[in-house]
This record gives sequence, C-alpha cells and structure tokens, in this order.
Amino acid sequence: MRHDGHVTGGYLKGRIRREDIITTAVAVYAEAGYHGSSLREIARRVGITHAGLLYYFPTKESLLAAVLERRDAQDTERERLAVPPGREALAHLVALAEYNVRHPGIVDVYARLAAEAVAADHPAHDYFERHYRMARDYAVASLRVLAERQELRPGVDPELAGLNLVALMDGLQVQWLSNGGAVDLVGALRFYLRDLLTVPLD
Amino acid sequence: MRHDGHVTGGYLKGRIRREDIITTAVAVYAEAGYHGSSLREIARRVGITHAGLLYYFPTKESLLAAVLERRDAQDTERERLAVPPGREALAHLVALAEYNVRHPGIVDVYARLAAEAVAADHPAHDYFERHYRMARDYAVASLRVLAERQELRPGVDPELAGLNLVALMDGLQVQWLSNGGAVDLVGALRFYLRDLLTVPLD
DNA sequence: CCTACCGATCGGTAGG
DNA sequence: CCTACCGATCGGTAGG
Repeated sequence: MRHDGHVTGGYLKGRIRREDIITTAVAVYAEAGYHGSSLREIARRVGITHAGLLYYFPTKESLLAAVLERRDAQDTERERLAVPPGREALAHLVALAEYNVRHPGIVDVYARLAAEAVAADHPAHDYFERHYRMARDYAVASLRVLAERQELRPGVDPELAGLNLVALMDGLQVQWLSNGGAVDLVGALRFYLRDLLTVPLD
Repeated sequence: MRHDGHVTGGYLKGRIRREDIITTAVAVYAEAGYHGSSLREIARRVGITHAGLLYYFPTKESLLAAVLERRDAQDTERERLAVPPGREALAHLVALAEYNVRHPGIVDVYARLAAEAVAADHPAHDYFERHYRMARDYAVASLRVLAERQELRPGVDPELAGLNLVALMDGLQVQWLSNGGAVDLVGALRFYLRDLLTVPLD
C-alpha cells in the first residue's frame, strides 16, 4: 500500500504496460510496416520515452516477436483452431475472414509484415514460413476429409486447392486493403468454396 | 570526339546511366522494399555518390516512379497486352507466371511494393490501385468471353472468378517467395484455370 | 521508468 | 557528376 492509498499489485502494472505497448505497436506496424516504425513513435503514443520502452522490450526485434506471439494466441483462442480439419474448419475460415473485414487494422499489419518477411533475413521470416505451412496443411487436410466423403467436386485436387485457398485469402486481403474495402472479400471466398464443394457450407 | 578518341554520344551516356540506376533500384527494392532502400546504397552499386544519383532523379520518389513506369512498359511489350480479352489472354497470364518463376527478383520487388503501397499515403499507392483494377477488369472480361461461348463451367461467376484469379496469382507469389520456391506456383495456377474451363487452355 | 548521450544513417542542398 | 554539408531520425546504452 502506497501513501496515496493505491495498490500497485506487484507486477500487474508492468504486465498491463507491456500489453499496452504491444497493442500500440500493432497499430503503428499497420501504418508503417515493421522497418518503417520507430520505437520513439510507439513510445510516444504509449506516453513514455523510447528508452522507457526499451526497459520492457530490450530490442526492436523483441517487440515484434511479442506482437506475433500475441496474434497467434488470439487466433487460437478466437477460432479455436483445435477444431479438427474438415467441413467445420472451412466454415471457421469464412468466419475468420468476416471478422477480419470488420477489423481492417489487423489485416493491415499482417499483410504488410508478410510481404516484408519475404526477405530471408527479416526477423519475422521464419514465423511466416511456419504460419503459411501450417495454414496450407490445415486447408489440405480439410479438403481431403471432404474428398473422402464425396463432398468435393470431381477433379478437384485437395493439395492444389488447399494451396490455392490460402493464397486466395492472402491475395484478396491485399486487394481489399488497396482499394479501401470496395472488393467483396467474403463474397469471393464463399464463391470459391461453394464452387469447390458438392454440399454447400451453410 | 574527345582527346581519348571516345565519342560520348551526346545524351546517350546519360540515358544509359539512367537505365543503369533504375535496374539497380529494382534489385535493391527487392531486397529491402522501397522505404528500406537508401539512395546511397543504390548509388554505391552503380558506382556514383548519392548526390550524383540525385542529379538524374531529383528525389527518392521520382526514382520509384521511373521503376514503375519501366515495369509497365516491359510488361506491355513482353506480353503484348494489346491481345484482346479472351482465351488467349488467359494463356498469356500463365506464360507471365512462368516467366516470373524464372525471374524471382521481379516478383520480389512487386510483392514488396504492393504490400507497402497498401498505405494510402505511399507514393506507389495510386499506381497499384490502378494496376489491380486493370488486372481485374482484364480477367473478368476474358472470362465473360469464355462464358458466352459456353467454355466456362456452369455456375462460375465471371466477376468473382476474375477477382479470385488476380488475388490467387498475388497470393501464390508471396507463398512462393516465402518458402524459397518450393510451392508449385505455375501448377497451382494451371489447376485453377483448368478447373474453371470446360475446354482446356492448351 | 527518465535524461542525456552515442555513432550511424537518412534525403536533400549548395556550389562547383 | 563530386565534395561537403545540413537537420532529422534511428536503435541502443549509461547511469541513475
């Protein structure tokens, strides 16, 4: 208990401050990318100095790592990716796209970082390589399940269609961002999936 | 004629130097993006100082504009985009993808710039918005032509399939770049088109 | 968490 | 095209 009557709660204030910094970093990354963002700008929005920020995250890279970790945790939580591959998983994919369309900031960071991280020496390169591989495997596995149940249109290769599904979502996001949301991202995704299946998703 | 016997050719040397600078800029953009590139690094590779580079391109932005202009000119030349929308146009798209796969550097610049230019205040923003719109219109028009000839699989909406085609090419490029070419970009594109048509492309 | 600082790098300009 | 410079900004550190 401090003399002003407030309880600091041990490390609680520190954890809140860390979360605050991460949230702010996401917003700044969305505007300027990772390389284009400065610790000073992020710190300014949080209300501390850039040296103060470095007290919580010792390097610029460690802050990026924290941003990516939190994103993974949130995705897993929200979409309950524990859902086994299959029809329900594809429905979740559409739900995720719908969520993203309502939260352009998230899409923005992601698209920007993914493109930056194409460079092999980018600090997020391995993260995105892993992320894409997992997304592809999940999509392919889901389509394989449908194929076994004869719910996939004849001639559709689960391997290639799964790769295309992930690529399509990515490409649609970039176009959707580029022209300020005029592209019907969710409609195009639904069309692709409906066209692939013999039994509609919903 | 100079005393060393060489002919400078009036403005020829200048034009060659300009081309040299643009070519070098493309390579550096591919490695570091636009914002991440410095005039000093580009100038160093060309063998002049950054102040010397600014003699040819007065600002960093004007160099970017020159890069994009040359890319457009080359695309139009190589793929003879004068080809009217239709079956042949789609075949050209596959040929372009095959060409790109053999020239990763070009894909790299493009993917990086497109993602950077998502930001409304990026100097290449308008360029990419225009580029995407033209690509979409061209794809949609081509699919409409096929639809009239009953060469499109029933149920395929030319509007959505055209949007998806452009998005797919973009998304495939990013994944292909991310994992060092292990993704079968051309195969996936061919599969998508074959699946769309009732009469094979080739 | 802050003040104060470091070395490095940036785009651009002056003046030739 | 170059030398020499400017003001601004960067990530990171010392020392408290």
